[in-house]
Amino acid sequence: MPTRSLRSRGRLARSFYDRPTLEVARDLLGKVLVHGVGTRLASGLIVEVEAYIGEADPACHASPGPTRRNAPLYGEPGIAYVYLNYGIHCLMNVVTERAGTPAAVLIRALEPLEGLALMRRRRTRGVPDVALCRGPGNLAQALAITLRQNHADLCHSSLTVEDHGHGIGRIAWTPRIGIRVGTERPWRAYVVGSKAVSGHQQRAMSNER
DNA sequence: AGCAAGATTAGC
DNA sequence: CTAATCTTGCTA
Repeated sequence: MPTRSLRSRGRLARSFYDRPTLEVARDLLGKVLVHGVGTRLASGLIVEVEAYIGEADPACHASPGPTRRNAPLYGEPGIAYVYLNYGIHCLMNVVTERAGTPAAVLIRALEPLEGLALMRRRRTRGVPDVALCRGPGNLAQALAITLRQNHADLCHSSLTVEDHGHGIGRIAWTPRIGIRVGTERPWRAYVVGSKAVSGHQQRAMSNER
């Protein structure tokens, strides 16, 4: 079968990312994160995200002000911010808001859609399919997202987010997890009921929106 | 130059 | 519950 063009697959435009971060975070749920082309393509439905907003957010990497490391956060909306965590895991963020305003959305979990065989090969042997992209480090490994993808333009590269018209159910908002500061802000959002969501779902603070 | 800390994960 | 593993940013 012929390869569909990137455009026909529903790639999100830059204007999608150039909005308030919490709106982008909410609207990313139900979209599809894609990396690679042809036989190397893997993708999954986004079901869990976290927002990191501005230098005033103590958990945001921009909190110390501009540095070499967090430069992507200050860049154009729609680029990727990928960094190495604990020396082991690559975590992928989508940069939001206008250049100069540091903010991003961390992608935390996907429901695998395409490239299942690739993902199984890249992840630890024996992982159930539903857990292939559960957790930010795991999904990066499944989609082969590494530091090489840092600063990649989601609007013009093989790493991108697409709208495939998937419908989702209720969205729940909770405090972000895995951080030691900024835990009071309810900036984690996930699709209620998705088996691919990481962490504990029962800490929801509100489930409307 | 040296060091502590970190948006995690897999395996005891 | 803890080791693994390494880049960054801060201090000397």
